[in-house]
Amino acid sequence: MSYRELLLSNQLCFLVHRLDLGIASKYRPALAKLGLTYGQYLAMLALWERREATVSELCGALELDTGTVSPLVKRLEAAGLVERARSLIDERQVLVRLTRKGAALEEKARSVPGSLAGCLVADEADYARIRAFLEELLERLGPCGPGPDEGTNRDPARGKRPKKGSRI
Amino acid sequence: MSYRELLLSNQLCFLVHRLDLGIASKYRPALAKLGLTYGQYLAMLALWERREATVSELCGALELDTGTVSPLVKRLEAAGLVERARSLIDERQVLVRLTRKGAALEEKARSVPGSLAGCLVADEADYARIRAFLEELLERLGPCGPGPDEGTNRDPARGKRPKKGSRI
DNA sequence: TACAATTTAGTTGCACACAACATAAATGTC
DNA sequence: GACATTTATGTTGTGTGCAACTAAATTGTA
Repeated sequence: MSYRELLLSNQLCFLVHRLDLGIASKYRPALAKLGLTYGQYLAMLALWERREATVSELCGALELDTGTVSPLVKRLEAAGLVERARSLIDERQVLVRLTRKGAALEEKARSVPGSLAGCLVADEADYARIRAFLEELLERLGPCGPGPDEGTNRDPARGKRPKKGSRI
Repeated sequence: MSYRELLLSNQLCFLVHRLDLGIASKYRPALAKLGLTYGQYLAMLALWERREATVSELCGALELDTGTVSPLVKRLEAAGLVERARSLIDERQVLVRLTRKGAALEEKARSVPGSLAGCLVADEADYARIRAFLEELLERLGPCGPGPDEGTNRDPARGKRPKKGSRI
């Protein structure tokens, strides 16, 4: 039963964790040239596919919660890569749109995946094999998004949001 | 060349990232009962194998840098799970030792890996297959620890450490 | 023995990630 | 229409992780 023993090196979770951090670390130099962090890069990937998305669509695409995505989008906005604007249809929604600069960044980012693929993936068949493997593991893990958010509301005076019509 | 396209869902890095976060999220409820976070759990795994380690040994085992491990160990100390003491041989080193409470926690933690293995791993052969696969990916990625730390020293008055002989 | 270089550990600043909370807008129900 | 409920987004607090820096102790070297 080696896989139930408490040895760090036996833990698949630790291998995955190292892999995640290792990949991020490999990407970092290339992304730094684009002025992006790893998380911002993933968000931009989602946006380059869409040109526009609500915050919750981004949360869904990235499998992250609003507590992560909200400030992330704000930083992308501060970097001039996206604009935020309240939907006219539904004032609760905030539409995140690529700016010209954000859209233009896609071209410069095209070389990024290749740099990692070069050391991690031998060829297209190898890529397919690895991808299928990782997707199988994710499938087995099942739905595991951020926990529920019951919201009992106790401390009045937090999480304020501008009123209807006000600037974001 | 699908693996060089900029589609989020095509990125192996994103699959690994989701897997890492997903696993951490699966572990969280079980670890919360032990009063541990995911990172603290990994550190405790390393310590249960050793009973004692220097901070840099922990950094090596966890493949993290001192900026992560130092505060992590401090929180373990605050939780009463470890003690820190400067080595008498080499006063630069800080020895991290399990307290009785920290050592005792190992028993309660034995059921933790199984809870995840239950959904992720079918049997011992399956575990071996997944482990070999992940280790191959890590091998391909190559050494990728935290970047270098040249240390040019510009802003005097930071990162202070107690003098020789003083309490930690 | 002086003193430069290295090693060990720590801090600060920033970004990510989640739990737990908040408001505002939209929707459902009577 | 008044009301509770739900949905969408946001903030705060805490922990993780790295880059860049720091002090103190040790080691290397002239």
